[in-house]
Amino acid sequence: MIRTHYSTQITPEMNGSSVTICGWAHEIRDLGGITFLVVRDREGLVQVTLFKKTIDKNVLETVRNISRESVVAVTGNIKKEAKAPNGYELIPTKVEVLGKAESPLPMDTTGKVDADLDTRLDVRFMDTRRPYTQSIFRIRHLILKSIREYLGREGFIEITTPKVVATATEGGTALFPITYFEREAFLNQSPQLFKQLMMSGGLDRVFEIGPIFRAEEHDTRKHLNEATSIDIEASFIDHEDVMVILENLVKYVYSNVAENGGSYLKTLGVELKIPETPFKRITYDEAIKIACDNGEQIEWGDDLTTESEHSIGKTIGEHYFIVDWPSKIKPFYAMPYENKPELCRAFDMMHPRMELSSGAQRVHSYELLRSRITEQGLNADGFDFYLKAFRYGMPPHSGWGLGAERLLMTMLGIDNIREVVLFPRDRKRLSP
RNA sequence: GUCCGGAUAGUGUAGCGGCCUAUCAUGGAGGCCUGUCGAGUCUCCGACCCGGGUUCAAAUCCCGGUCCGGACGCCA
Repeated sequence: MIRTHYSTQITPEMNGSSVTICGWAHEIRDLGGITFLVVRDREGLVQVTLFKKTIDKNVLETVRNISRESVVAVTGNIKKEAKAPNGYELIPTKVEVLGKAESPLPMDTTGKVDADLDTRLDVRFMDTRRPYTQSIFRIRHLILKSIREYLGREGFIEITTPKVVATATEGGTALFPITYFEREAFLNQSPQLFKQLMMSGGLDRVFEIGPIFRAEEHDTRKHLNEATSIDIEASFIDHEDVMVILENLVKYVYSNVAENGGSYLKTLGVELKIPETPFKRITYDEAIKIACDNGEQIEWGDDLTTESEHSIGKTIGEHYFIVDWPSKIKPFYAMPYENKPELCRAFDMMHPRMELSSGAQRVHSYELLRSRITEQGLNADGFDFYLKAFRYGMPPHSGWGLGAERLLMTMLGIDNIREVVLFPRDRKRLSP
């Protein structure tokens, strides 16, 4: 290993000891008699100081020829120095250029000149060198890590389901067709059917964090053609129970980020407000009424328009659930109420800005499921692999899917979903 | 897909018929400078998206294309 210390592992008290730091040449400031090389690694910055009078000529020459953003390894001695940032500087004995950077750079990494998101996405490898961008992905990591912790503690087993599937079964959203040897196949739009199979499969509580693909030609700041879905499915519990799991999960994730991501939040200028549980529940009827009262053009039976979603969100002002949806605008596997089958045991979990999650208690009766599929205009034959599991002992079960990118962007107050994906896939962007 | 706005050095911008040999910042090259920390300072370098049109004259106006941003639509 070349590195002995990250920048943040060095303290002024280490005065006199020798270390090797590795990173990118953030800036070189040559003042004539004294030259400063600022090296940036994942954690922070280190000032390397060269005095013309005492430094080895070759070392000075090397440093003066380093281009910005080149990768360097610097070995030297820590010197406690009040005039230096962080109270210390590194007096080099050896400076190596491990990866030279060409010039000019495709974007500024120092924060002096902002680049457009489009420019940044074209050179994401350089954009992620910036503390701002890196903080987003460090928080994304914290979120996913805390979700695994939380669900693990709640008895959920992490599973992985196929992303290449045989048929465009669920209807609705468009799928990406692909070639699978001599057959046509599709990229999976959701792990829905597979996680349900595992309820019949006896795993009782499962979750998956994985990619989903949707071939919709949407062009908005909250849609992606490849997104990350956080999905759970659990047996012997109803939609109310999984709503409690969901709101507690969101609260846990926020608390966890607040606790462990303070420096990243600060870099992003975010003051995190931890949502209070339980989240407010409003029925679909109430949601429509709020939208209408706010002057929106929407009728009972419609899915929420973008404007209604914003309008209701503004009225509520915090995370909330919309429950008791019309059965006909929810998928076939949502369980209708026994005494009022036009409504179903489905819910959406909303942030004031957008929908974050939707879920339901599922239909677990084979006959009902089959007729629901047909009612929604789908061909039940394509669902054989799925329906079969309902014929040999399927427990009652419920679950939800939560959009990871939406959770992250609403948490951080980021406007464009592309900002929170390393390499976003949208209508126009397929590379990098 | 519809509507609106936009595209100027590597990056981010000003200019919106002649004053453009195109502004400013950042950057790059080369000087000066022993405490910089968005260093300072001097000199130089580097751009009007593509195609067509209008005009004596186009970065600027018009048409088409491509791409970008926003709103909406689409989105089990």
